[in-house]
Amino acid sequence: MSFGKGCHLHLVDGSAFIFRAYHALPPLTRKSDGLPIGAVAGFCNMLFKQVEDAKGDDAPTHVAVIFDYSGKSFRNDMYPDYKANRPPAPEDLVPQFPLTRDATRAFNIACIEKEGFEADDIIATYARQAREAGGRVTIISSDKDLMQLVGGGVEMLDAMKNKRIGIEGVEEKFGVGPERVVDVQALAGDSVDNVPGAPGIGIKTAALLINEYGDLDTLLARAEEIKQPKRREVLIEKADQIRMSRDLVRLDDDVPELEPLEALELKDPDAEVLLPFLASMEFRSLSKRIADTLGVESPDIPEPPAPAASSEEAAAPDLPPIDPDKYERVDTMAALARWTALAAERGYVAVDTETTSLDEMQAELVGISLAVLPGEACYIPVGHKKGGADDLFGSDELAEGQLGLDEVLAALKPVLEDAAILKIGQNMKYDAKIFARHGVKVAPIDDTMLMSYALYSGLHNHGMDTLSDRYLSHEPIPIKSLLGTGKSAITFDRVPVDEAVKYAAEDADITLRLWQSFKPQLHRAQVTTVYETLERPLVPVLAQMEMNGVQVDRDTLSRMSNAFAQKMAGLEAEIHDLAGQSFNVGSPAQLGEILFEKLGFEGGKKGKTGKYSTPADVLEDLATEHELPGKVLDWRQLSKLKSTYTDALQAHINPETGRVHTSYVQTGANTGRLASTDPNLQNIPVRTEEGRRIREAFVAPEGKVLLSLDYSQIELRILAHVAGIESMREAFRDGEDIHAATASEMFDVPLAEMTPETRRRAKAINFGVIYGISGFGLARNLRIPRAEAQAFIDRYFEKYPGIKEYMNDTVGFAKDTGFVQTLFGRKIHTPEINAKGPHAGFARRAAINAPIQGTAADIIRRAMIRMPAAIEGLPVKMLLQVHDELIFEVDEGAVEDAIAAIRAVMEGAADPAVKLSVPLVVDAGQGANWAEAH
DNA sequence: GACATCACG
DNA sequence: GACGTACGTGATGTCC
Repeated sequence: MSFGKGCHLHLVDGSAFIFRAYHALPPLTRKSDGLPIGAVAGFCNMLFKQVEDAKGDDAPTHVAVIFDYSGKSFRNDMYPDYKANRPPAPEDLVPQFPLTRDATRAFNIACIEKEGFEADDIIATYARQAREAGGRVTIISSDKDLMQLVGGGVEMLDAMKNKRIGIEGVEEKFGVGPERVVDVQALAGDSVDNVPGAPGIGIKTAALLINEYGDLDTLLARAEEIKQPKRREVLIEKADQIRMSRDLVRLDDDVPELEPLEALELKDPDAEVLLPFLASMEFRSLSKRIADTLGVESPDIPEPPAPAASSEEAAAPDLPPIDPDKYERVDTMAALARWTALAAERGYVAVDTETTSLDEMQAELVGISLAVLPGEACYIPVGHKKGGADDLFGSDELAEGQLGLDEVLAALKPVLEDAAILKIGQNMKYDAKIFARHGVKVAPIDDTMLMSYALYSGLHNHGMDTLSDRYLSHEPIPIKSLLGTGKSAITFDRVPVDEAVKYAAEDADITLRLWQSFKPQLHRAQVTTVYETLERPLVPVLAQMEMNGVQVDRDTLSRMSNAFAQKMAGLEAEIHDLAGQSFNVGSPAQLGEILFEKLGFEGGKKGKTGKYSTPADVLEDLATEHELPGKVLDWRQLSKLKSTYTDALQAHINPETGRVHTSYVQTGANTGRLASTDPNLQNIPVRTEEGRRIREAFVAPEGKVLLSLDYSQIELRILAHVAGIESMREAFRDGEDIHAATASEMFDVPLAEMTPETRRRAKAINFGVIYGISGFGLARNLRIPRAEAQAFIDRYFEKYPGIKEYMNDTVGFAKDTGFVQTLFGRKIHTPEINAKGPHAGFARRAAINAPIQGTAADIIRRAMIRMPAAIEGLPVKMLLQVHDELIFEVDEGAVEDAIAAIRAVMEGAADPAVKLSVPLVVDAGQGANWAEAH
C-alpha cells in the first residue's frame, strides 16, 4: 500500500523509550546467564502497549521506531562540542541497545537508523514526506527538539502522560509557533546538548524577542535597536554563535536514502518470529500475554537449573492470567468453609475488605475477599443493599444471596487470628481496623504496600494500581467504574454483587501475586530487616493510635472560629478601603493586580500562570511602605487558622467517640517519615501566639493529662554522628546549646559573649546544611547578601570538613547506586540524581537530606514499636506522632512513671542496632492541653 | 484539577 | 557565567 491521503504514520522515538524503560525498572537480568535485560523488557512492554493502545479509530497505518546511530553526527562537524556534556550510557544498558533493535524487528515494526544522523533528523524527514503525501503523522516523544515539526497534520504524543501536543502545546512551551521554535532555541541554547545560544537569554526572553522582531534574522539585523544594553551587545557580538546554534538545533528533514514510506506499513507481528525472540530473552509473563493476544499457544520457556535469579520477569512462574470472570461468589457456609480450609492448608491467604467509606472509623463492612493462589479468589458479600445506582433512594434492605455478617465473621475469625496463617493485604492497617471494630484481631500480617515501600521508596508510589501496572503489567478494574465520581458517586454497598465479586476478588488476587513477587525481592535488595523491624511491626501500633484518637474540645474551636470571623470581616473592610475598591482578599491574582498595577508597587513577579505572585515574604517587604500588605498578611493568617483548623477540625470529631482520629500514611514520605491525613495532625500551629492557641482545644479528659515528649535536635545529632564532626559531638555530649556552640566555633566568639543575632545565623546554617545548603538559599533565609551567605558556608565547611566530605560521599553513592541509605538500612531511591538540568540540584539536595531525615524517622519508629510493651500495665495511651514528638494521654497519678518509661524507650531507640556517638535527649512536657504539654 | 499559599518538623 | 536553589509533608481557596 502506498502512502497517501488517509494514511497515518506513527514515529516512535526509540532512544527515549529505551531510557525510560531503563530507569523505570529494577536492574533485571536474564536468569540463565545474567545478561542485563531490564531495559529490553520495559522496551518490549512499552512497544506492545503502544501497538495495543493505537488500535481503534485513530489507528496508524504505518509505524516506525527510529533510533540514534551510535557515534558522531554531522552536527559534530559543525561544532565539535555538540552533546559533549552527555555522560556515557550506564554500563549495564550498553549491551541492551542492539537487543532493542532486535525486539523492534521481532514485533515486525520497521526499525530505522542511519549513520551520521540523529533519530530526530530521520523523524523530521519522514514527517515531511508523509505531510507532502497528504497523510497524518504522530510523533511518539516528548522531546522538545521535535516540536519544530508540529503542524500541518503532524502532532506529538507524550506517551508517558498520554497527552497530545499540537501547535498550541508548542506555543505553550516555547511562546512561539512551531516554525519559530528553532529561532527561540538558537537564542536560548541548551545546556543538555551543549548548544551555546546567546548567553544570558532563556526561552522566555528569546520568545519575547522573536515575537517582537518576527524572526531571528530580522532580530539579528536590527539588534542595534534593542534598548537593554546587555541583550543588545550579546546579540551583536554573538551573532555568529547564535546562527551556528540555529544550524545545530534545526532538524535536517532531508536525510538521504531512507527506506520509503511504503516500507513502514504496519503489519501484524509474526508469532513464529516474535515468540521465539521473547523466549530467548526469557520473558515468561510477557510471552504469555502476547501469545494470548495473538491467539496462539505460549512457548514453553525452560527454567534454568540454577535457582539464583534477580529477574522477577524471568523468575515469575507461569501464572494463570488475571481473569475477573473466574472468581467465586461465596454465598453458602459450606463454600466459606472450603475457603477457610484452603487458607489453613496453605498457611497464608490474601485478604481485602470492601466498605462504605474510606474512613475506617465510620466505614461499614460490605464484603470480604480472599485469595489463596494466583487466580483462585473469592468474594463474600455481606452488606450489599437492594437496588442499584438507578434506584434514586436505594433500599436499606439487604440484597439476596448473601451470608450474614455475624456468621461470616465467626467463621473467619479463627483464620484471621490464627498465628499459623499469614494474612496478606495491601494497606492492611485499613482492613485490620475494620476487623478490629468487629472484635477480630488480625495477626500475623504481611503488607504488599509496605514491601513495595521498603523496596522501591523514591521510585514510585505504592498504591495497588501502580504496583499492579508495574509488576504484574495488569490494570485492575477501576473503582470509579463501579462507584462513579463526584456528586453522583455511590457507596460500595450499592454496587451489584456480581460486579463487586469481580472487583473485590481481583484485588485479593493481585495482592497475592504482588506478595509472591515481592517476597524474594526483599532479601535480594537487602531490605528484609527494614521491612521486618521498621515497617511490619508498626502497623498494629499505628492502628491502635488512630483508634485511640485525641479529644478535641468543640466549644473552644467554635468560639475561636467566631472570633476569627469577626476579625477577618474588620480587616477585609480596612483592606478594601486601602485598596479603594472591593475585591476578594483570598485571591492572590486579584491582590496582585491591586498591589502591582493599581498601587504601583515594584518587584511584582509573575508565576507560571502569568499571574502576580504574592507570598508572605513579598508582602512583608511591602508592608514597610504601605498599610495594606500587612493587613492582608493578618487576614491570611486568620483565614488559614479558621478554615484549616478551627472549622475543619470540628468536622473531624467522630460522632461516636467524640474524638478526632487521624490516619497515618506509613508510605507517605520517601524518607521514612509518616504522613498524617484526614485530618493532618502533624501541622497544628505552634509558631505564632495566635496559632498556638488552637492547641488549647486538644485536651485530656477529666482525670487525665496530656504528655508530649520530643527528641531534642535529633537531625543535627545524626549529622554530627554520620559526618564524624568531633567538636559538634562533644558539644552534644556536654549538653551545650548547639547553635551557640556552632556560632562560637565559626565566628571565634566566646560562648559568654554570644549575641542572639550571631546565634541565629549559626542556627540557620546548621539547618541549611541538613537541607543541602546553597549560598542563595541561606541568603534568602537570613536576608543578607549572597556573597556574605556564601562566606558563612565556606567558613562552616572549613571548620567542619567532615560535613563537606559526607555530602560528597552521599551524592557519589547515590550517583553510583541510585539510592541512599539510613543508618538502619532503609533505602531511598534517587532516580533523578544523574539527570541534567534543574532536576539535578533538587535530587542532589534531597539525597543529602534523606539519610539524616530518614535515620531520625527510623529512630522514632523503633521507639513507637517498642512503646506498647514498655507502657504495658501503665494507664497510658499513645495518641499522636509529629516526626520527632510523641503525644500521650495518661492518668494524673501516673505521670512520672509514664514519662520515665517513655523517655527510656525513646532515648534508647537506636540501640542495639546502631551505636550513636552522640546521646539522644528527650524533653518532656505535660498539661491539661497540648499547648501546655508542648 | 492545577496552582498558590501556608501550617508543621 | 547563568541557571534556579534549602529538605520532607497535607489542606485550603481560587480559578479554569
